[in-house]
Amino acid sequence: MLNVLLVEDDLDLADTVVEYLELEGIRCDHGANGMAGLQLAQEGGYQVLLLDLNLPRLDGLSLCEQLRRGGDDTPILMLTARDSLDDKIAGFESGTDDYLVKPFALQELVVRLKALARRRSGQVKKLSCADLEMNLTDKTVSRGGTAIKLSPTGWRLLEVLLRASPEVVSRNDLEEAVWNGDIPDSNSLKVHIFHLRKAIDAPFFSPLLQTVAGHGFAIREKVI
Amino acid sequence: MLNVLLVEDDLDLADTVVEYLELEGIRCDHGANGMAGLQLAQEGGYQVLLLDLNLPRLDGLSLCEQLRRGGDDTPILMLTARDSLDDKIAGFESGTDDYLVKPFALQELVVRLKALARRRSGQVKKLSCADLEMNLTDKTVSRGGTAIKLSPTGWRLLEVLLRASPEVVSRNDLEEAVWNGDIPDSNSLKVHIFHLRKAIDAPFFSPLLQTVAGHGFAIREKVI
DNA sequence: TTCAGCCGTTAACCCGCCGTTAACCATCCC
DNA sequence: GGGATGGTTAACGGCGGGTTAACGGCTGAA
Repeated sequence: MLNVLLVEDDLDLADTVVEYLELEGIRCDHGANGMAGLQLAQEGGYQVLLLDLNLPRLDGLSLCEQLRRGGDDTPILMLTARDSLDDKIAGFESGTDDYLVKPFALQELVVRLKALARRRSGQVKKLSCADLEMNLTDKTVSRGGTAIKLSPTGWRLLEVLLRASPEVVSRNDLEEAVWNGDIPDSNSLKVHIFHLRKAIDAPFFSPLLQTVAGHGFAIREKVI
Repeated sequence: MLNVLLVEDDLDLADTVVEYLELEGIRCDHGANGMAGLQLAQEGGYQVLLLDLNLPRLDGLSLCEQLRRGGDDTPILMLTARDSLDDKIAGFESGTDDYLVKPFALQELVVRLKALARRRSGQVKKLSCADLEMNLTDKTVSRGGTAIKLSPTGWRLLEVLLRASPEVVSRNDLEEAVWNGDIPDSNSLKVHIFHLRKAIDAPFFSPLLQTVAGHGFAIREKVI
C-alpha cells in the first residue's frame, strides 16, 4: 500500500488530489503549510512526498533542502505553477526527484508518483551486492568492511556488473561498456575478469562474480 | 548497459543529448526523422525510445501508435515543445509512458529515462511449463525450486521447446532453431535431447520432455 | 629529465567441458 | 527377420574460459 504526503496550501486542490489518490488505492496525508509538512515528513513512513513549490511559512524548495540536509532521501515530487527551466534546475539542486507543472492531469500525477515509489531513492550513490559495496561518491570499494583496491578498468568493469546485478551481462556488452566501443582485439576482458575475481572474491568465502556459460558474467549471490 | 534510441530532427539538440547520455554511460543511437526512427526501433534492442513529437515524415505520436499496434511495448519517452494538457493526454492514449517538455534539463532526461528502463526490466521474462522454469533475464533454469545446469546448446534447445510449448516441434525445426541453419550432419540432436532429458526430467517424477513419434518433441505435462 | 612502478594489452599455455560423431541397443511393424 | 525409428553410450577433438608472464606506455616523483 502506497503511503504519500501532500503538502499544499490550496485546500480545494488538496482535497481533489487526496480523493483521487484514495480512489487509486494510495493513502495520502495532507499538510497545509511548510512547517506542518516538515513535521509530518520527519515523522516518516511516507514513500513519496508531494510538495507545492509555493507554500506559506516554508516554501517547497527550502523544505526539500532541509529534509535532504537531515539525511532524508524520500523521493520528492514538486508541484509548481511556474514552468521555467530555472525553477527546474534549482529544484534538482535542492534534491527534488521529479516535477509536475500545474495544472496537471491527476492521471499523470499517479503515474509519476508510482514511478518514484518504485525507483525509491532516485540517484544511486552506492552500488552493492551481498557484503560487497561500491561507493560512487568517494570512489571506494569494500567487502565486509575491508577496503579493496581496483584499477580504473577493474572499477568500470565492476560498476557495469553491479548496475546490472543480478542480471547477466554478455561479454560483448561488457566490452562495449568498459571500453566505450573502442574494444581491444585480444583477451583483455578475461584477464580483467580474472584480476577482478582475485580482488573481490579470492580473499573471501563466497564467490560473487559468476561465469554463466554461453551468456556472460554476473555479480550475484550463488543461486542454489 | 542502457541502450536507447533518440528520434529527433533538430541535429544540434540530438548531438547534445547523445553526447550527454554517453557521458552517463548510456548508449544512444539517433534517427533524424520518423521513418528512419521507425525502422531503427523495429530492429529492436533498445530499452527506451526517446521520440520528438514533431518529426518530419512521421510524427512522434503516429510513430508511437504504429509501434504499439505492432506489439512493441518498449517504454517511450516523448519530447515535446508543446505543453498543453491535451497533448499529454493524447500521448498517454497513444501508448507513451512519459513526457518531457522542451527545453528540458539533460539531468532530468537521464533520471526519467532510467526510471523507465528500470520499470521495464522489473518485469522478469520467464518461460515455464509445470514446475519447470526458465528465467531469461538471469539465465537460470530450475525445476520445483532446484537449480538445473545446462550447456549452451541445452539452453537453446530448451528455450525453443518452451516457447513452442505445449505444441510439438519437428526435429527439423529444432535443428534450424538451435544451430541457426548450420546443422551438424549427424545424430547430434538426439544426443542433446538425451542430455536435456537427463537434466530436466530424470531427477524428477513426471517427465515433461515428450517424444511424439513421427512428429518431433514437445515440452508439456503428460496427456494420458 | 629520468626513473620506478603501475596498469593495460597481448600472447601463450592449460584444463575441463561440450559438441560431434559413430556404434550399438531397444522396440515396433511390415 | 529386417528395416525403421528412437534411445544410450563412449571416444575424441576443439574451444571456451582461466592463468600466467612479458612488454610497453603512462604518470608521478625525485
